[in-house]
Amino acid sequence: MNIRQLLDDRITAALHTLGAPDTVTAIVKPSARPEFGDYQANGVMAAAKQLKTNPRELATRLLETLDLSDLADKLEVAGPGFINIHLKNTWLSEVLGGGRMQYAPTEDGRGVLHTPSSQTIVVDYSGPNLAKEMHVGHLRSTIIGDAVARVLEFQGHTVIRQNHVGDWGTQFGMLIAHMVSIAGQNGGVSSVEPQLADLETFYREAKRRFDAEPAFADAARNYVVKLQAGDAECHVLWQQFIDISLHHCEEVYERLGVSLTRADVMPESAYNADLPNIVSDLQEQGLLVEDQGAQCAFLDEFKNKDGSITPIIVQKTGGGYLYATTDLAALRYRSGVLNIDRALYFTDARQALHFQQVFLLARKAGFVREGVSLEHMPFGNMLGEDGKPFKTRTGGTVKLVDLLVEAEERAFTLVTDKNPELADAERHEIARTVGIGAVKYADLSKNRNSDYIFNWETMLSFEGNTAPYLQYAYARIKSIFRRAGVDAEVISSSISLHEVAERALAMKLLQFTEATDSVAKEGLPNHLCTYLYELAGNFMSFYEACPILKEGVAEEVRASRLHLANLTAQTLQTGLGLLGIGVLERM
RNA sequence: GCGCCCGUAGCUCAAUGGAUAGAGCAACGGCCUUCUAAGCCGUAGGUUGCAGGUUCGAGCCCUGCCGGGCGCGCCA
Repeated sequence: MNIRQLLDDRITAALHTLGAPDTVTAIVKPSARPEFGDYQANGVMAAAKQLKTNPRELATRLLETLDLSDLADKLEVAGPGFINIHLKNTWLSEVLGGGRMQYAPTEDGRGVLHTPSSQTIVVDYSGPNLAKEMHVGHLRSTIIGDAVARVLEFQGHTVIRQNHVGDWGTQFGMLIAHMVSIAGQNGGVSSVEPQLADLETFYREAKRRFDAEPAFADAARNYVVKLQAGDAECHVLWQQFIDISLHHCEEVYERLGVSLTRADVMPESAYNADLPNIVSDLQEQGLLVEDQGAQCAFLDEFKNKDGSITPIIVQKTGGGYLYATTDLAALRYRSGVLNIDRALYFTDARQALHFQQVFLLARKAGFVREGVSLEHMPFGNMLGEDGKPFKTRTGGTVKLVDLLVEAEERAFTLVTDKNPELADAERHEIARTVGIGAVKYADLSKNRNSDYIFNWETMLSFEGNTAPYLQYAYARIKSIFRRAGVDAEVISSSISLHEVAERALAMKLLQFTEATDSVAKEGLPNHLCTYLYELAGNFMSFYEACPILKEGVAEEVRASRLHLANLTAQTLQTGLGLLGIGVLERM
């Protein structure tokens, strides 16, 4: 259940019985201030405008029509025509305590909704270039896309992860040439493998030789041609390189706690065979013209003020294909074969124009069924503390694995400082969960559209809106249950809400699916982060104000508060799980 | 030149066309013989870049400026 949706549906229906047009809705939102109740309906003013009537009068009439007595104990007209809704404590307790929560926690912490939705949705994310090792530039796509994929799955959608890795292109000729050269020197292909352990260095060395040695450059170009012509020997080398590079990626995913597997990999090269068909199909439909030797689509929608049109090039002079061609093939595959309702692309904002072009061209060409929603979910850059792109001190790219190692090391230092009595192994375990969680949460908690400044101190400070704060709230609850000697799984007592802090916590608990709905719709995981931070904050206040195990607490009150605490732990675990972040029994 | 994104407290960031723009950090002041003080409670901090407009109502929508970032025919 989504309370906001429930109220919106019922009040909207009431507005319509009063003659409001179909376009008018109740516009129910959580109240801006406590004195305005739990929720407020803002739609009456707009409805009154349409009906050419007085808003306060319409609001009053609405309250006469509307019966929310099962869940609200007070409805009032306020200001120019707001309706403030005060929900009943008894109803809140009943829904929370009676096992009518909106979702059920699962063992892996991912949870599942009781009333699942059922779209088929492609989530395209991560997509590293396999020629090199993953670097910090891949972090945002990987973790934001993963969080959204998990949320959609939680809602009951069929999610098809697509890791559109870059495994094709001219740079592989260079890499193969370098492999062959090393194998020739040391005897055998197997001798290359150790050097591929550090892909970054391998790539740099190949590039250096490509630029410095004309013979090497010729060999590299020759290998590109052979590879694209389907030469078997060349293909084996390429496959070997790809396997090792993918293995590197999987190590990073594992370390990051990202749900991508080998089965989700749908590389660029998978569309190779279809690329000529894409071009010929576009040609048949008259969508292409040859311009300076290249096959281009000029769509009026991309006409500039000066009358020129930014073209979409689908085939280079000389016959080569580009990423627009591959993306068109991918769109056709996703629509036609995967039969999707929706596709979400998590790539950086610089590709906005590219996706606008490709989406529109795919629709015009009929590559995508009508009704399929294509959504580019852009994100900004990760910046260093100087506000410039995140780099090493010497100006190089930061390997993603190095960043994660540093996060764990920093977290280990903090944990050791705080809890030196814990065993070394447990401190390492905590450091992993806290360190990785901190990095992911720092990113996920920001609105993805803008650039953000990466800062170790802020994300690991354990204060404010950070992963450690949420993990700490969870650990505190687990500590209560250990101390109480109560099995959290068997709690089922009724909930009573007397204290302000109890009620605020209960209300927040009931709003979980409002947050996940928003993430699913907008692809903005920071909405879930904000929710969890507020939930943890409500719990911390409750924890201070409402003793649970202390002397003098009545048995029913204790049971009720334990129940609230347990629901909070479940919600934190599920919510963090949806963000791909773990929880700890102790920290 | 054209196009897209961003300008919110000293700093880092929120805010679905709704009422008095919110957090955290930093600053200042309280709270541990009592369930983990990695916490809680409070004070202070704003002409939402500027100027118009639409609207009953604008940080949000429209127009024009200013500032920053990024794109714009054969990389992805």
